[in-house]
Amino acid sequence: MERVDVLNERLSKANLKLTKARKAIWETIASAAEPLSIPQIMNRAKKMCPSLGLVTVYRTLAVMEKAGLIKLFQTKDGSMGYVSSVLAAESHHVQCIICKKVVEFECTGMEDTIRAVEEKTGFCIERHNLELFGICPSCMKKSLQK
Amino acid sequence: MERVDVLNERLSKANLKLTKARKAIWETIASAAEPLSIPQIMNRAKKMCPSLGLVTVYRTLAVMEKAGLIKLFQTKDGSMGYVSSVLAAESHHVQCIICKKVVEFECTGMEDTIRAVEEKTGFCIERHNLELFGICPSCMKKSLQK
DNA sequence: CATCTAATTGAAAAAATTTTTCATTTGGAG
DNA sequence: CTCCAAATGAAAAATTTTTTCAATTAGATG
Repeated sequence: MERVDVLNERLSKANLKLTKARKAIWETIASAAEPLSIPQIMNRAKKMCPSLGLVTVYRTLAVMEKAGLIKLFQTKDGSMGYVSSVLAAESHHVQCIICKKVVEFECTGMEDTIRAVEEKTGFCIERHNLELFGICPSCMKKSLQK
Repeated sequence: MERVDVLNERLSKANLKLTKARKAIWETIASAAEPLSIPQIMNRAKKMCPSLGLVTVYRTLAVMEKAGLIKLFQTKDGSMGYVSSVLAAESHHVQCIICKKVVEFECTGMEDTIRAVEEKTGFCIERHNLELFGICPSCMKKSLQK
């Protein structure tokens, strides 16, 4: 299924129209590797839809967020941006609570935890984010030296 | 260790002063059960420090975020708020990607995953957040009916 | 405990962001 | 093709955040 079909499916369910502005904004967010800020979305989407106004960006983001198409996400530098929730990759990282460094890791062994939650809650789970917090090796070393 | 000592320790390391405003804001955030918005922080902290200005709230939040004392966090309704990162409770929830309902669950069986990450990254992990996304039982039922 | 200094503060102003209003345009059902 | 509700852009309004600056304060030093 094409990206634009995902958009169309969700919009039409809610009696919403598939417009040029919405297509441009959706393509912008869905094709980005990182969460995008509102000005970034505006700039990139305007290339596909030159008449696009900032007001429409705000309104479209609200619509898409409600429709579950996008999601507000914290980037590694602490600021917020939008990502596609349909195509969003899973996120697994560990962050140092002292120096704030972020390290990604490959996440294994979650199957049992997830299955247990599915049984307990009745949800059918599609994806997960796991954020770990701790102290990185170099901060650990420094704190021992004091 | 008292809450205010945690604050003092981190501030003094960075040559920052322990002021009435900072104490009030810290107590406000550290004693809250939920992430607090900036207006909420302002209102609550003002009770402990009546002269507090909104500008100081902004500046103090920036200082505390940099110092690793607090963290921007997404609340269940999607808005953002600040939580104490030192005392923050772990968060485990599953959210329906359709109706947005959030259900907390008791998280078990993470020990192996965490130990594996500690070995791979060298971090000493203190706590974790696990967010699961899927479809809740009632949305599942509805989608089958169509 | 009095003095000193850099850090911090609050108020006002400025800047930036977000929302509202409204007349016009557009998607898509019939 | 026609029609109408939904969507749009521009301008204005409202709200949020940042900057500036003079006054105050924490806490180090003597």
